[in-house]
Amino acid sequence: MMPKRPVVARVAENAGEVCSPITCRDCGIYGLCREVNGGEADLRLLETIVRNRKLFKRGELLYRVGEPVRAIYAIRCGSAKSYVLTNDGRMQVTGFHVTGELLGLGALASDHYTSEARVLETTMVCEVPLEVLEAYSEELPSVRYQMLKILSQEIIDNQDLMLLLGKKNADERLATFLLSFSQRFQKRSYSPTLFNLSMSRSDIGNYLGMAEETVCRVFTRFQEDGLLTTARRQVQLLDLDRLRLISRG
Amino acid sequence: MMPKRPVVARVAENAGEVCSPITCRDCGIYGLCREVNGGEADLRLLETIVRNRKLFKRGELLYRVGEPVRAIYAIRCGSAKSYVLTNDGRMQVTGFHVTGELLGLGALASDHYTSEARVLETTMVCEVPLEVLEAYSEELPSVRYQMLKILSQEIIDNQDLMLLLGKKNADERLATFLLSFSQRFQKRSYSPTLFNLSMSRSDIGNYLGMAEETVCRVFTRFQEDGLLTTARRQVQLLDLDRLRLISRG
DNA sequence: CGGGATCTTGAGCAGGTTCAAATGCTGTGG
DNA sequence: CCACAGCATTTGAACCTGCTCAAGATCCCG
Repeated sequence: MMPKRPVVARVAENAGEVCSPITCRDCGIYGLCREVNGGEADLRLLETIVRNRKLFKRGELLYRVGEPVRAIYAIRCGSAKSYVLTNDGRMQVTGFHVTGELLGLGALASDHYTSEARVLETTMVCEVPLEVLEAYSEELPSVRYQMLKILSQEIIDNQDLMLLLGKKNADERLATFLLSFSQRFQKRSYSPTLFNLSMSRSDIGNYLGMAEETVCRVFTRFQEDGLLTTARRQVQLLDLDRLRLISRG
Repeated sequence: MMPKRPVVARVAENAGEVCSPITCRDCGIYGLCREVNGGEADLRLLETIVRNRKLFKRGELLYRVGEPVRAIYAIRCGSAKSYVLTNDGRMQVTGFHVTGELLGLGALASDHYTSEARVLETTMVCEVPLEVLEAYSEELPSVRYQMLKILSQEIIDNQDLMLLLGKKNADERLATFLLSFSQRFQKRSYSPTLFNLSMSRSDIGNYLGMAEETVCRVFTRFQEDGLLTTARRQVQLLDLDRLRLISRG
């Protein structure tokens, strides 16, 4: 057994307890509003959107299966999971969403949600009503293009997850998972090696298609091998290269 | 052991050896061209598309990873599989596509393909160049809407597959797989209970995240239980209700 | 400070994989 | 038209990864 590690010290809060007022720069909506050629965002759209904020408490639903699709959501700060259900109640988590990411776009062209989204902690979201989005997309080709782009990206992400679920073993799965968060935090200018996972081991296991206990065991083994340290949901990655090697693309 | 069953007699060829000339009605492109309110298809678009036909022989690639995205494809007759790859060469089949279905739309907004598509038998496809699609989508809101709809549907299908890969056991997987084909053939007016699977056991196993041998064993067991009969790639479903029960949504 | 939730660890089990080999199609060339 | 090569499918048997069940440790929140 390894000796107990000291609890990781104060951490740059990647989720942030307080939402900064209107810096929408790091919000997924910004990308949606941006001109294709890297120009400025459409400010009217940004304004409309930023006004429409809502606060959700841990465990609350953004939307549920069967509900009519009324809006898409951008996470200003906090996090959420989305998932689908079998008709006998089993759940498959299909994605986690952190500060700055969009969700609900997959259902865009459906009348009713086929998946659900639930907030993992106290979370501030911008809600963009479908009418608003449609109006702007009608008017602005760049918004249309961004929407396609985002849907396309969601399909690519899903393909990666299918590859993971169908072909990877437990070690590869967890390594892939950790590196994905590392990259996403880095993209938003948070630390790529020291972060807070807001979801439970059980949610991680569900997402990765393995039992909660297996997630724990792999975490422990990774820790013994010097790949990372954990303290509850706090993770510090120590050897990104070796993790990449393990994850096998 | 069960006694050997007589080979399933002549079967309504669901793939069809000969492509009928220009009945584009049952082609995925038709849906793309159709007005939202159930009106008529845009005939200019249909014409443009139908002219652009290509024949592929078993095993040939429609597109490969890394290649620039130039077109989307509609299968006029035949079938294809699409799949993604790990960087160490493992493959995950992400979908099968039969007569009348579209493929390549997931990559729409990417510069380069992140997946590959390979034809499973001699297959006739209509190739729709991106410029054409873009031009029409620019002009016709209904085409835009249909494109979103199709992408959306792909995301929903992928979610179903993730649920299957993450949470279902071997029996549930194969039952789900068979029912999916049953429905898709029915939608195209082929028999929902007697059809030809154009892919190998190995491809099925890959798609469902299980070994080729396990696919065989489950087929055998289903046959012993009177759920279906098989003769090579010919399948006859005998008890749809029980299959549905097994598949567990 | 107490109780419920979450996380961790252990032990035994099982579904599905792997390896190996037999059987049976299919289509190709003589 | 037949034989043969090569591939796909099927079946058997041993094995192994990850699961289940159970219990203890730790944390967090009121």
